Amino acid sequence: MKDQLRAYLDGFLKLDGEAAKEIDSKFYKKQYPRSSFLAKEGETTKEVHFLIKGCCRFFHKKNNRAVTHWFSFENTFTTSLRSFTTQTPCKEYIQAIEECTVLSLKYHDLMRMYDKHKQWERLGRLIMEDFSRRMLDRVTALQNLTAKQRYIMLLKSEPRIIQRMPLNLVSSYLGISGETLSRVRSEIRI
Amino acid sequence: MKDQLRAYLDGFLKLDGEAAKEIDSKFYKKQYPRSSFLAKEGETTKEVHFLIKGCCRFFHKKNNRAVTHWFSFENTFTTSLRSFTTQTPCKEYIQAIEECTVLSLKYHDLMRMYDKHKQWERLGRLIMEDFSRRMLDRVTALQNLTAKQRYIMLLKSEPRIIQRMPLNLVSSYLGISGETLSRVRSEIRI
DNA sequence: ATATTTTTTTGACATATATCAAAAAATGCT
DNA sequence: AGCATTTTTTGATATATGTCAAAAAAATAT
Repeated sequence: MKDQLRAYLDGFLKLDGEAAKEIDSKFYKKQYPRSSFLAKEGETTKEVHFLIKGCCRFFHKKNNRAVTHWFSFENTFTTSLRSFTTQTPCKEYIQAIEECTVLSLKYHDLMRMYDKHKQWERLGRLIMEDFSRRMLDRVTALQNLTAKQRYIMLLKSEPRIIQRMPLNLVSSYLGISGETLSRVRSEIRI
Repeated sequence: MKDQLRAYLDGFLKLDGEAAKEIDSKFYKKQYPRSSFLAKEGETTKEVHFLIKGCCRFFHKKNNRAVTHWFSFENTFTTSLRSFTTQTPCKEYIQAIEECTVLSLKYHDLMRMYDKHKQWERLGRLIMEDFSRRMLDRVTALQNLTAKQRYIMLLKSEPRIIQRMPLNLVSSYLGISGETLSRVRSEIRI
């Protein structure tokens, strides 16, 4: 299980020596049942989770409706970025859509790892760079595509979302209504 | 001029010792006339610029039209993030809207600074974290707001954009047509 | 398996926004 | 300052998408 995390991190930077040992000593396994919450509005996020198995949706409340703004799947870090990095109360919810197995790391442990090991500091930077690049793509997609174009783009770039997430969450993520997405989808199937 | 950069970086982390000296030795002043390009599609971005004075628009071509997806102003780093961080050909254009004075830093110098100084590595991480948080906000704004709501939100969060950028660029950035933004604006002024 | 709940689909209609065109205003240039 | 160019505004119309409602299908729990 830790191997899965190691393989992911290796994609950014190969850790060695003491820095590599932190994986064994600081990450610990946790289980979240289906529909349970990894983060809730108002609570300050004290851990970052590496998703070993399962998937999550990120949403916030807007006029009493849930708006889905992100998904996470196996082999990604899952946390409320703002709450975790700034240690302030969370503005969003993270909910397990399938049962989740995660490797968790405490904020203070990560900060200590950043202090102790240059390699972790770099890993943090590289992962944030990667995240930023993907967010840029998402902004571009949301900005100037029609409902159908957004769906097709998502189908290509993130098929897992469409395969494993219910339609109403996908439509919210795309910023379109469930009815419209349903129609788009039937059009495309023909 | 370097003081302006120092003040900005201090907001993230106070550099000292050898790390602080890099500001003097590695950043150099450059001038971009109005309408000139800091980055062009196809070219690999070899520098990151800290904007001392002026402002820029980021855009990409889509069906032969320019779609504006970002703006930068004084006291921000300006570069094509993907091209610079991955050293691959740029997919976008960065254009000076007002004449720009920048402090530039070469990719290879930055990499050497990351290698030599833990402080710079951390600075890089913190700046990327900050960027990521702002991108998350932008995604949320694009996802579920009407034209008028987007404009009002931008007015609050980034008044400089509305004050210093022509309407047609702002509308493109908001993902709405120039005509619609013009109408929204006249509605709000009443 | 059956019942209950949730999600998806379909239809009718309302509305926001895009598009096209032309006039008006603003801006940049020499 | 005055001319040329670009940007913004305004109007008419088309279109995509949202909303509400109800039926159909699928998923979940007992």
